[in-house]
Amino acid sequence: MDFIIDAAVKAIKHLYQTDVAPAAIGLQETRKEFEGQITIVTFPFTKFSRKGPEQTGTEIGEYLKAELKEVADFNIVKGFLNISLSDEYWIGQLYNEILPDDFAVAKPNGQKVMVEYSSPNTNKPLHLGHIRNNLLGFSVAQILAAAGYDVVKVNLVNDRGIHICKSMLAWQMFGNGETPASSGLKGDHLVGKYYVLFDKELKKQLTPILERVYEKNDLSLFNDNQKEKIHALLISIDKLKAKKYATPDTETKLIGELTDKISVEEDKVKEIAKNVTSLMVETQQMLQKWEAGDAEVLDLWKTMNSWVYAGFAETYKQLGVDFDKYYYESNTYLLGKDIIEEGLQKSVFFKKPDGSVWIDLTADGLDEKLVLRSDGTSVYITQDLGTAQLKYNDFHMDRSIYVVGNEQDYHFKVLFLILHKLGKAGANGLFHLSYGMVDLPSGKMKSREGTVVDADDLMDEMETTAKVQTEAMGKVDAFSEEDKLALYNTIGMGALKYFLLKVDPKKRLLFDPNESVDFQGHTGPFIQYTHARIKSVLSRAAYQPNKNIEITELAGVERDVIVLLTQFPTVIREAANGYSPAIIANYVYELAKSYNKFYHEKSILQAEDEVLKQFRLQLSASSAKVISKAMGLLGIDVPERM
RNA sequence: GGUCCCAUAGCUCAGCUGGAUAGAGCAACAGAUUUCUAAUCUGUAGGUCUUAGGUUCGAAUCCUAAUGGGAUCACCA
Repeated sequence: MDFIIDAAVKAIKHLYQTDVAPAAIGLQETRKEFEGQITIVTFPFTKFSRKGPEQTGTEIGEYLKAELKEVADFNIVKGFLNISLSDEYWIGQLYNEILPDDFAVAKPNGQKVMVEYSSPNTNKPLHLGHIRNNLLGFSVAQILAAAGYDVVKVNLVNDRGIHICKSMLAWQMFGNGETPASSGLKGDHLVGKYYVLFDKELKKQLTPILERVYEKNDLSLFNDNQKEKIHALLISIDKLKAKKYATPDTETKLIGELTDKISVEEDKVKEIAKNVTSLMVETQQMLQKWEAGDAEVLDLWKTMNSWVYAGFAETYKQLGVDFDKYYYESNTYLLGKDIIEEGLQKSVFFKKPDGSVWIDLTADGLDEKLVLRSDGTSVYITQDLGTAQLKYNDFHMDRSIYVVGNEQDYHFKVLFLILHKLGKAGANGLFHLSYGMVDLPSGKMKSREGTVVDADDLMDEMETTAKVQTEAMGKVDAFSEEDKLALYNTIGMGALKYFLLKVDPKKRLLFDPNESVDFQGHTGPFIQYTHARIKSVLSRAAYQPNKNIEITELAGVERDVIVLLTQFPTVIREAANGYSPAIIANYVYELAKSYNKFYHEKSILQAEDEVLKQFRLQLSASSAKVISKAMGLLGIDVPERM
């Protein structure tokens, strides 16, 4: 549409002797209720035309109509200049732009971008939240590739730490040598089972300790530091409770707030008390052994991790996501200390008397942040500084996207700020693709309370639902068993993926497991169905792509589809710039809807003549191609039949 | 308490860098198939765009504040 903008700039120069920047010409799609396809808002130009918006619009419109052969007509409604481009123009777009194989294939832009996503812990299976992460990451990578970037997909696996030791210890204590083979459980689920078991046992041990604290005021199990903290917490709790009981019942809001505060303080007591359970003490010892390279512990760790990886591989395959490179925290957790040294020399960091290293970010509106413990060991951000450097050294990417949930917004703000202050290469290309949590009707998912929606279970359920729905329609009776299974998978996953990706990433998402994801309306299967429908017509007509057809006039519904098709490259660019699969999802829905309307109003196989029939077949084939491509950017397959 | 994010139809969501009478889907109701796949299409009904100010010719959109919801503020990751 640049040619219209250029012409409009010329028009204003010619008519009003004023230079305006091309960006000042606000082109927008004409609303459905008006005639035309492109609209220019004329209000901004009345300043130098010194005429009313209607007259200004008329003058510009007349200029454009005279100068551009593509402009067939125009009309003015208030300050809006609605331009109708000629059918010849739109038909030309279909033949010259959309139909060729390189439509919407961006030229490589020479930029390399890394997308890091998934980043699982190896102590439990993936859940619904991970699904959102994986689908987002994969889709964003596809979109960036389609926009011309050289994309590297990376998975940073959190394969070490206290949480893995919990699973390991529980397995040692209660596992009796159980393996995925002996139990028939998927590896990640087996390890997750022991993680849950650990927590259960921990709770058992915790109860008597807490009783001693609260009922007998006995703090003898704790060291001095812990005693001090607990003591302070107990006082705080007592105060809050006194305040709560003194509050009249009518003040429900205040009582609620106090109750929340009390439970926060009680949780802190719990956290401290956990550390003196024999279970936690043993877990800590195990972690120390792991870090010291104890052969037996390392062996167990390797074995259990291998179970988990086998399980993850299956889940990833079912999700349809993949990675170009894996990083493991067991290899990277010691990194970053040289960066701390560098930062100290550059005076970006400072050392406290106890030896701990900090950065003061108060001038940037943040807090002081610890970057290295007083005992010289790494914290989370130390590692992340190190891995950021490692990844950059490996790939020298221009941009780096971290797909991580919004609970880590603060962490990434700090991380990026530090890398900036250190003047690190690539620091300007860092971006945290922060997405909202997936909530259940009951609230937040909590693995400890068993309210997580397991990824594997959910995908199976989706497939089953797809099966039930499809069979009820009786359309697949002629399918082979194999084709049926493939179709159920395509539809079930399509419904799930579309459901999760059509929403703006930063918004939190409500997922109701009881109300299975819809298959009608604004859904993946709706779009898949449109594709299958087109393919069916094409195969009936034995359609072959062929040369230009002599056609001069378009029906409204045909033009609408072409207009949408021409927007695809722009939509890809927008989605890439905003890192938003939702933009693609909403676009392809509009396209499918527009096609279905055309399909209903115009017969293809029974078209008035052969030329028109061929034209409509070409329009249909183009629509199918774009639908398939757009869905591919979301990681969703489209079936040939359904 | 500080900081960040979110708030649009009963429900789930669109609404791009300010522009026309705020749009879809689901749910409800009424229709369309002797014709290419009815997982479709057409129509009816449903709104104080959380509230109050401000900027502007013009605000769902930008600014400020309030309210509600969420996240975060560990020598955890």
